[in-house]
Amino acid sequence: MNSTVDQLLSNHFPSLAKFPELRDEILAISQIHTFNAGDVILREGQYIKVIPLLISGLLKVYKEDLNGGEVLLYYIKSGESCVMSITAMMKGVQSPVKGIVEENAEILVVPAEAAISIAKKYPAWNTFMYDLFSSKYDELIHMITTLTFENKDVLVHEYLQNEAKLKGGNTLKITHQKIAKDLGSTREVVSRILKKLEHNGQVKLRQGEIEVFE
Amino acid sequence: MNSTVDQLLSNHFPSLAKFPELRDEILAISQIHTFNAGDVILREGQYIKVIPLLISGLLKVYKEDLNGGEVLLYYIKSGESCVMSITAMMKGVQSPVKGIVEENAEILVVPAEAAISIAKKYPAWNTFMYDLFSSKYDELIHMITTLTFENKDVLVHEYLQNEAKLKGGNTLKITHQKIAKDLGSTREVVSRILKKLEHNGQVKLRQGEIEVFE
DNA sequence: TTCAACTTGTGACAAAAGTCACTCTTTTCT
DNA sequence: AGAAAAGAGTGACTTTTGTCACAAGTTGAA
Repeated sequence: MNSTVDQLLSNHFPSLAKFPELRDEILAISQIHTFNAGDVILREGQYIKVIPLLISGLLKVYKEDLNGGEVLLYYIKSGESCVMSITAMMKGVQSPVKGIVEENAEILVVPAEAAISIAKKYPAWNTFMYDLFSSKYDELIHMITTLTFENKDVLVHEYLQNEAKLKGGNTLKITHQKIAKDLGSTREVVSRILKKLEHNGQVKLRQGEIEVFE
Repeated sequence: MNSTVDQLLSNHFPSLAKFPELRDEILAISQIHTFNAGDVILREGQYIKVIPLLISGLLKVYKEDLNGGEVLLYYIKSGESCVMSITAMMKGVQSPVKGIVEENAEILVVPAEAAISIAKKYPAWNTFMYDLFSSKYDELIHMITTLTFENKDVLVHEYLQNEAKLKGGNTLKITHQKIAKDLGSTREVVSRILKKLEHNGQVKLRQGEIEVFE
């Protein structure tokens, strides 16, 4: 059983698993949990008790707005963890974001205190985190430039391309309403943009699904 | 001379300076440099050779757009460092952002290789970085929610409030053009928004300066 | 199969933001 | 002082985005 977890860690977190002591310590204190699509695994305002290492599946991280809206900030995919959980935990503050399971997920769950002591002992853990922080900064900054310099059609197009890449398939089962919610816009606007993208040959629309090209 | 640097480190980076070995190591390998307002201390595409610890002054970090535009991402103030430099350095990639001196600055400059070895040896260094990363994530996420859910007048108002706070004075010497450039907008739009804010009693406009209330 | 719920389309309009053209004011330099 | 440069104001117009209202297509469960 533990050898299975060992396998999973080696396969999905090689940069952590290649250090035997670090690997053993993680294995000793962590557990695999499984979650289903739709599960909210982290709420805004909640204190961080565990650090998730995502083995399989897909998570989405949102920031909520006062007026009931929310924006998709970034995804967490296999081999990643949640940067906002890490930083909120290290500071002992409440989570400023919400985490939702997008595709059924297996998560290696590391208790917060253990993660803190691991961070102090193993440089490889910190290196892993710096890498992760870096890629999420890049994503957030890219989002800011898109919001600042591009029209919504670019935002929608990039969203669809991301979804296609992360879900491993060019045909997305998704509604216009869901896209609008993830982007903090409205259904009508998204519908019209999608029509435009279809006109440009960038997507093909069908009932309840969208095929993304290129 | 070195005792002066010691003082500066203790005063502005207490969380690093309180560990004698770490403090001594930083002092041994770093140097104080001074820069003037307007100096570009980091360009996009440049490799990171040093990590800056800001003693005094103020920096602005921008992301450039293809079409000549740029957006202000965040400030670096006394007691902080540049998160994008850290992460780009750890990964050995080029800087994705530009750093400009906004107010004459004294910077304690730590060579990149030294910073890497320090990160491996001293948990306090990483703790400091995690805290810094956390606050910059918060700022970027706040910017994304503002761009997504608010009109530009909120963006402009928050910009002015930030400037006032960071520059320690409610009267800003700044042109409408400069605000527009920092926000990736245009002069006319900003001028009109400022008029509106003045109408609402949130600012007072004068030639070449803006007084920010509340 | 039939109805209800969900999803999408669309016209008409309003609000927000950007663009263009031009004026006027203030500052700075000689 | 006088001219040039920089900064700011503003009307008119376009594009983009959001809002409202309602029609129509699709799907799934009773």
